[in-house]
Parts: sequence; structure tokens; C-alpha cells
Amino acid sequence: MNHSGDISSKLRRRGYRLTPQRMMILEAVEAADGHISADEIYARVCDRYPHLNISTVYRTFELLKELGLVTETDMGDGRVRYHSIRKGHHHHLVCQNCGCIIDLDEAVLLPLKDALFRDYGFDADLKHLAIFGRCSKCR
Amino acid sequence: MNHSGDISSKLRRRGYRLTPQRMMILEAVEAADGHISADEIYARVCDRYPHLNISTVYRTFELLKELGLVTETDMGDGRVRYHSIRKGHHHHLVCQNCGCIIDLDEAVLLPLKDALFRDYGFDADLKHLAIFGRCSKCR
DNA sequence: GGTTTTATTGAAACTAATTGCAGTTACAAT
DNA sequence: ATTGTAACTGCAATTAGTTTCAATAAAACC
Repeated sequence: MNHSGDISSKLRRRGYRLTPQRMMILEAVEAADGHISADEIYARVCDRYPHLNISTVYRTFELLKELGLVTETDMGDGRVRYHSIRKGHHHHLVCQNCGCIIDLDEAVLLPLKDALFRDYGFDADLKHLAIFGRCSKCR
Repeated sequence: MNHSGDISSKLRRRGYRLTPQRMMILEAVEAADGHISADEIYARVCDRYPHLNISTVYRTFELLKELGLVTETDMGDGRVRYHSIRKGHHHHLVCQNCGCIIDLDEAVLLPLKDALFRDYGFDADLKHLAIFGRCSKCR
């Protein structure tokens, strides 16, 4: 269940370091079931390791994103949320009226991804996406 | 060329008021060629009408968005940009490596919009969208 | 025109996120 | 084991955007 080994080497191979802060933040993201905000991670890690700065949390997420270990989604509620990539790709339909969130299968977006690649040579990063609109109830 | 008449009635019909601030902000958005940030609008309007508050700019954009007069796009550079709807719909491919922006025809997204409606009953608001990824040069 | 109602504004406080910098520390090389 | 150095951290300041609230002013009604 513990992946700190391969993450550690993944970091080191690129010249990054595995610090206690990073370990604890990564652990907390893996432990979280679902999408979690920087604030929430900060609060959870602070319980056990009080001397942590919120900016370190943001910078760690930046790094984890770069390494492809987490994805970032803006659900439109004013705070960005993060999600471990090991828990699978998925997307969201966010209703602008009632705020409900519908999980979306990746397959629906594949035709778009293909079209962008074919027509524009653009490799779209659709790992995590939120599409806004109106759900069936609110239409 | 002047639309303040029909905008004025559009506002009043919904119980909103046409204030000098709103007129000047809307004028500035129409005059801008392309996407413009709240800051830039604020600076431009302030030249002629110095007693304007930045929060009024944000609130006005919120309102104009609601009325469907402008759209909002996050190009990923840390500030949201606005665009008059009268200058046409379009979308963007934003390269996460070199930062270049490719204009995208609306038609490419129609199949996705249709699929979301058909499969999920979700009416996606794809008026303005930025898709991130890697352009042909940076792949 | 004058009065009233209530949407709107400006100012200031606040939140989420980012940045610059000086001091610290992981870890590779000795 | 010690050292050198570049990566990293905490702190404080900054930025984009939002919210609160008292004062103001559109526009509807007389």
C-alpha cells in the first residue's frame, strides 16, 4: 500500500528531494477519499506536524502536479481541489444552478481529444476537467 | 453602433439599474479588441472617471455575465479575462509549455455538447472555454 | 418637482493563492 | 563522517477576487 519508495525515486531522478513535509502532504492526499483542497490538507497535516506552512502545501501540489501524481480541478466554488491520480481519472459536470456534480466517464471526451489532435496537432490535457452548465433538473 | 438603449431596457426589465459606472464599463468592454481583464478595464475607465471602485468592476462583470453580454475565460495566467459576446463565440487551446493560444472553432465542441445532452441530460455552457495541453511545436 | 424605495456603490476587511527572500537541510561527493 | 551546494522551507508581503455594510442615487410613484 505504501508508495513512498517509487515516489521518492521519481523525485530524486529529477533532482527533487523527499522532505518530511512532502511525505506528509502526499500521504494525506492518498488517504483522502476524493477531492481535497489545499486548506484541508494543511489542517490535517498540521494536526500531526504543526510546523508546516500553507505555502509549502501549495508548492508541493505544484510539484506533484508536474510529476503527474495529482490533478487539480476547479469546481467553481472558489477553491481548487486536488486528487490523487492513482484513484483514477474522471471528470465532472457542475450545475451552475443547484451546484450538483455529476461524474463523467472519460470515454465521452475521447472524440474531442482525438479531433483536437487530428485538426490542430494539439495534445489536450483532459486528465481532469470540470464542465459547467445546467443539470437535467435545473434546465 | 450604440446599444445602451436596448441594454438599458434589458436591465430595467429585470429590476437592475443603468448606472454611469455600468455604462462606462460596458462601453470599455465593447471598445476593447479581444479579451480584457478586470484590472485593465478598471485602469481604462479610471482615466475618464477616476472615482470608480475595482469591486464595482467585478460586480458589473458578474452582472453582464448573467445577462449573457460578456463571457469569462481563464487562460491560466492568473487573471480571468472578459470578452463581449457581440464579437462572437470562440474557444482557445492554451499550451502549457510555451503559453501560445490557438483559436478554436466552436464546431469542434458541438459533438461533445450533444453527447452530454443526450447521455446525461446536461446542458453544457460552452460559450467560452480554454482547453490546456501541448501545442504541435511543444509536444 | 419632491418623496420614497431599494438597487448600487465605495471603502475596507477578508479569502485563496503566489512570490521573494533569507535561512535551513537533504543528499551527493568527497 | 564531513562538507558544499542547490533545493527547500517559513515568513511576510503581494495579488486577484469577494464580501460586508453604511451611504448614495436610480427610477417609480405621487
